Amino acid sequence: MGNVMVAAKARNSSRSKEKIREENELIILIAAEKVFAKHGLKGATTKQIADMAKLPKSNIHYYFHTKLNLYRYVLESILVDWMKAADTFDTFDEPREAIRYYVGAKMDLSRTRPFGSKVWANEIISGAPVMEEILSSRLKKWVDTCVNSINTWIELKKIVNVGDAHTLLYMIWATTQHYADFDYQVMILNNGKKLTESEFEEKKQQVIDLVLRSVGLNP
Amino acid sequence: MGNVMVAAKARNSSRSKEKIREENELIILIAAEKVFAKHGLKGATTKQIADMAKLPKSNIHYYFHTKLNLYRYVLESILVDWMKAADTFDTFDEPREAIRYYVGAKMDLSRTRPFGSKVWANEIISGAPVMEEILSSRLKKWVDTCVNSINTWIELKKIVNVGDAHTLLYMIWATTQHYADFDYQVMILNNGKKLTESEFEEKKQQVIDLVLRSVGLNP
DNA sequence: TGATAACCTGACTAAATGGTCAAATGTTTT
DNA sequence: AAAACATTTGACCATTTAGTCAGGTTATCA
Repeated sequence: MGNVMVAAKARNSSRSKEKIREENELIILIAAEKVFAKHGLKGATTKQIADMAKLPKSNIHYYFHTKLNLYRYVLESILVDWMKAADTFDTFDEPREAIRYYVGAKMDLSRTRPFGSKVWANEIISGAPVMEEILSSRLKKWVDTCVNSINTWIELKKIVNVGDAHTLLYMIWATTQHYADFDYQVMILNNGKKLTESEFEEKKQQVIDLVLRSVGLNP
Repeated sequence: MGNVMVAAKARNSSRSKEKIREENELIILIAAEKVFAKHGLKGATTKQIADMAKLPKSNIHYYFHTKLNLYRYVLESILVDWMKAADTFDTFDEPREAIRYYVGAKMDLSRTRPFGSKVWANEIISGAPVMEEILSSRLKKWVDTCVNSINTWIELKKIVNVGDAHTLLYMIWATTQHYADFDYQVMILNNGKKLTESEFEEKKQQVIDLVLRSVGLNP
């Protein structure tokens, strides 16, 4: 299905046809992300996605054929964003800056793309039946290099010995994603009001400070 | 439905009838917890629950009438366990002990009742349509007293000023529940092997230490 | 302009699903 | 023992759902 878009790069590109597909796929993808976030793969219906996208149901099937296929596209699309934030982790020498940047970036993603985080949460909670492959290849690889960075910092006494580096990583993931996945609970416990932009920035800083102190760094 | 069990406390209680109901309800509850954990309220089917419980589907409806009703029972049953761990938070004067105990208890629950944690995660991710009430009353109340404890510790300079006490609480919840909700991911990143009992104890201690340091306490 | 190919969608279908029910079986009480 | 009540379950039903398809519209390009 991806090669269709590539092939569409005709020369005398008269926009319309190409653009129609591009736009509709995006509209459907955005709608699907919301519905999958709320109901998971099994619970979501193509009708709900169609309604959310304000398109007839057949249109969804026309562009993505099956629900499972659409689901995969949604997950992949989110992963792209996640990886962008992740890839900078080992570009910093100092743990303080690396953590500050990475935690900050993950918090930002929780704010700007909460539905994506939820879709992945659902997928993993239900045993990653669809994305098993990706977890044990792409993610595993990234985590391994990340663990190496952390272990190096520990050896160089730049941070406290946290034992297993995974534990630290999980704390960062879990805490930052909590603000996306459990945003409804966060709202309720914030007296029923959504966090404002500036409140969120405040929490972001607090999370960064908590993480820094947890590895023995003074913020 | 609850009053049925109460009413069943006849005198010459000839066990069987009473026991049958007790046992079957438990069997169904356990099966339902697993299926709801994996697929959420909408995604789970009564057939799946019946198969998991090794009972005919009609039997599930006989005891719990509707799927939604069964779902509520499952959520409530989990909440009982959660609250037990939670209620001791303000019985400790020293933050070090309180945190050690609470984080430890939550980690234990993630190990012993991972499905329960997942069901709640699903419920909240999907906007808590069923348990809204409980969140904004029972949970809110507990959180408020908990926040007070933390704020007192801050005033007494027993811990570092973390800003908003909620942020600390979320970090504890998110990190401990990560080991239940994302157990599948944890397994994959542990080279495909489930954490052993002793490995888990190790992680538990690491999480406790991370949290303690994050509020400026030396473990 | 006309042929071709992509887009669009209402109407349809086969399968799955939550829930009902009546009849059968088992237990308790009088 | 037999009336009264609880449990069990296969058969059934109305509704929902993913996916199909035929026939229509619109864009592209020679």
